[in-house]
Amino acid sequence: MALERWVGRFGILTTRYRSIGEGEASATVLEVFGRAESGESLCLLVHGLRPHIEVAPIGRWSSGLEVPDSLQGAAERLTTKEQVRSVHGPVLKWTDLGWKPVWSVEVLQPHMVPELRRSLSGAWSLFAADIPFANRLHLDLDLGMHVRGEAEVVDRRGGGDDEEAADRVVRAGGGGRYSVDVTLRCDAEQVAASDPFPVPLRVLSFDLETSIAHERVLCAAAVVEDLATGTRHVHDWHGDERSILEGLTDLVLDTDPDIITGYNIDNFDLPRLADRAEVLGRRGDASARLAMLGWGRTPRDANDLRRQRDAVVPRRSGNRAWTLGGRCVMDTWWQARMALRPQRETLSFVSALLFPDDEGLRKMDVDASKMDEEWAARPDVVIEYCRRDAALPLDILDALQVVRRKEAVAAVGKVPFDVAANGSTSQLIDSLVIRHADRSGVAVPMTGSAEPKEGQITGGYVHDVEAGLHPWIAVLDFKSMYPSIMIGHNICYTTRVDPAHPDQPTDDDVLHVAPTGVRFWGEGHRVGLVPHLLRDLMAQRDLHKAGMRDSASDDGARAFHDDMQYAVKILMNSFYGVFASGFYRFTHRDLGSSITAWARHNIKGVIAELEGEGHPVVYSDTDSIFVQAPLVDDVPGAMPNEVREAAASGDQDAAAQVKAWEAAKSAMVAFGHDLARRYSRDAAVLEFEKGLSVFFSHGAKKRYVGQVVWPSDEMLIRGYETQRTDSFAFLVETMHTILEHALADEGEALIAHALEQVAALKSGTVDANRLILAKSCKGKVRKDGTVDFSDAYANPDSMAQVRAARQRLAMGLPFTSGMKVSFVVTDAGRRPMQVAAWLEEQDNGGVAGYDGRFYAERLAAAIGRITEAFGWTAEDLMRGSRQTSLFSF
DNA sequence: TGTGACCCCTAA
DNA sequence: TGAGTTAGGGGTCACA
Repeated sequence: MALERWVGRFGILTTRYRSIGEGEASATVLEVFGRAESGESLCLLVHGLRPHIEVAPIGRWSSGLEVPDSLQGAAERLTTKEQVRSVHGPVLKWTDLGWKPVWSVEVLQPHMVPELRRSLSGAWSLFAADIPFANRLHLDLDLGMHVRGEAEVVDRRGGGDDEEAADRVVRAGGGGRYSVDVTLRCDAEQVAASDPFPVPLRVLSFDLETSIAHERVLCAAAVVEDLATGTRHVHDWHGDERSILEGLTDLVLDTDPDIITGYNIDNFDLPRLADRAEVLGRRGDASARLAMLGWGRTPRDANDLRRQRDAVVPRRSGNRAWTLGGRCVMDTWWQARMALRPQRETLSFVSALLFPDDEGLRKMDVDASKMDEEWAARPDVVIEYCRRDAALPLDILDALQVVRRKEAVAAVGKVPFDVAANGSTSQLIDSLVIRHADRSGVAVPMTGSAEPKEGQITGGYVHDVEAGLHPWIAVLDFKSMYPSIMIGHNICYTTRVDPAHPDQPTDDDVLHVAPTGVRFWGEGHRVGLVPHLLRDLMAQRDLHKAGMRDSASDDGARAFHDDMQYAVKILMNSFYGVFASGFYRFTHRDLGSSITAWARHNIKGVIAELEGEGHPVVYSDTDSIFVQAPLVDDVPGAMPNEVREAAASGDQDAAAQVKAWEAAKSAMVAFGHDLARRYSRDAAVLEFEKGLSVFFSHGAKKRYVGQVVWPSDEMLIRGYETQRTDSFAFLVETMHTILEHALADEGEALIAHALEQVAALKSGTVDANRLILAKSCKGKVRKDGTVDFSDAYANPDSMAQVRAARQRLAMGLPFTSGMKVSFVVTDAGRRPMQVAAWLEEQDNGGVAGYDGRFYAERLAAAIGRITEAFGWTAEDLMRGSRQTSLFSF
């Protein structure tokens, strides 16, 4: 039979490996799962990569490749170890203790590495010995998510005899037939990186309604969306529980989604399905389990069921993300939380936030806390509600453009989609740094090999802020401050001058000396891995920003470049954090502290110079400086609306005021540009970011508000309660109005509003739904559904959110660790204060009343900090009048 | 009434 | 595959 060839581009979702054969005849095959540009789902069996680790002599080394016979012999004898296939080398690689001879030790199978590591530790320095084998595909072939492949077709969906097809797949190194459109086989050299392209991904979102009394699944619904076309199909199931689960599984296999989502599926729906499948299936009955939960693209057999991750059934170890062979599990709750930081995190709240005009969202009035009664009384309504809740996550992902953004992160970080979606920051950094180290002769240290960081390093500098209103402020920012410092001073694990290293600088060598005294080699000696990568990322970002400008008329292209430049920015800013952490493989405690030391040095230098020139710096935080522009004729920054209106209707006096204001603004903008030009240095570019007509702070760091007048017109608020998700709506709205008055220098209106709002709370005339407080709550959910809060809290019951969470649990409502719990304070006179959990589905949150005095005091305290600048204290606001005393002035 | 421990959340 | 960082404000509780 002539072999059918397959050639095309595809996006990699996830990769795992399988071990085949025994001993010398063994091999490791990568199972790469993805979606082709043409629309087919695929599993590519990649041959030819072999697991290996690297070993080098222990301790300091300075004799290069001159290896004593005893060492060479020891390296050769490694082949006698049962896990080892062969030993190659040595080659010279850079390590923190000198350029060392490094042998590559090929291992029979990846799972043998931990054992080999244990038997070698003490005798050898180990490198690259903790890199998951599946990552090798991306590292060794320099792949990202988007690739091009040329392969041999092994199997097609629906094509031909089952047994013969299965046999072909096994001969190609697979484990059995894969649940994909096409199964392919190739050698590693036949896969290559491709430019990013939009992968036509398919997403399945599902939702369950479950009995509170019996934990049983009452009904389920799922919606499948094709992202390329936007078409959707809705399905639902009810009746026999086993057939509900089997129906869901059949749909997953039929529609073959790349991404599985839902709202809070990580902590609710998936654990529930796993529990029910266990209850319904007899122990050891693999076929029953597969029929109910076999959602993966992998072979459907008992071997696959035993896998701990990327299995044919959804699995998770510990509290980490769920994995599923060949697909990506992505919880919309988590994505919405990260992207939106909503005040409350329920599906209905997030939906209302994103789709305020959609009335249909609010009409459905199923009370989830009484699900059994609802199901008994009107199952059709419950099913409709379930269908809607299965569809909403797709709307949310779409509104937030989550999938396209993750795809951009995967492209920039050169990782599979699932790592971009669910992985950690250090995995993204690893992906770039390790592949560059491999190409630069740098040995890759193991995680945890660095000496632990003792205590915290010193961070950014925050300048004291002077309370009050300040007119005409230019805000200057160091551009990408930490990345610029890392590039400018060649800061890297591989460039730090260490007394223990055989390479020591001479008087002729150019060095970068940090304010702390730590020294880094100049670029002439060696360019660090990190500076090299960051420079490359900066260039990529410039390219995409240019691409955005050039594709102004093409929305799709513009969005692509925007997603890409944003992903680059996020990734660049992640470098500092990872390298300042105590555990990362390429770190040393001097790296992070040198970066921040240079940052403080730079910004304090600029502040001192500015003040020396007579320009007051009213505030500064880490990489920003707020400078007062020279005042022209004392023109106030606040421009009352009525003056602007009067000027527009011909008032001469008002027109003159507006003219003066515009002139002052122009002067401030010119001043900002001038400062940026004069204070920029090679490695520290100062940009004129914003111009403020007024800046106000009550005198606390990280809390301020400003009226931006250049380059746009907007109110800029930082830190204040308006920004906080643990505040209540009435306070947020009140403070916003008060800050507006403050910026307009409208003291009287400001005080009048403050008094009115405090009085409203005292009299209890404010709706309780504007007084909801929400705080996140941690707790370990036990197998039986009860929650242990004592792990997370020193004194759990002293925390209001824990008490509210306990109320929810008592009502049978779900709890997941880290979720925000909403409540209203009913009596703050008692200790601890009494709270009532806010129940979204019930009228008025199921709350009877609230403690008006408590809310009045809390509002007065918050806005009192601001009114104080206008002569009124929090106590005055509570009292409703100003206390005059001998000492008041 | 003041203080410190503990916690949440934000700025950067 | 355990894991980005520090600086800082402010709320609540418990206790002197």
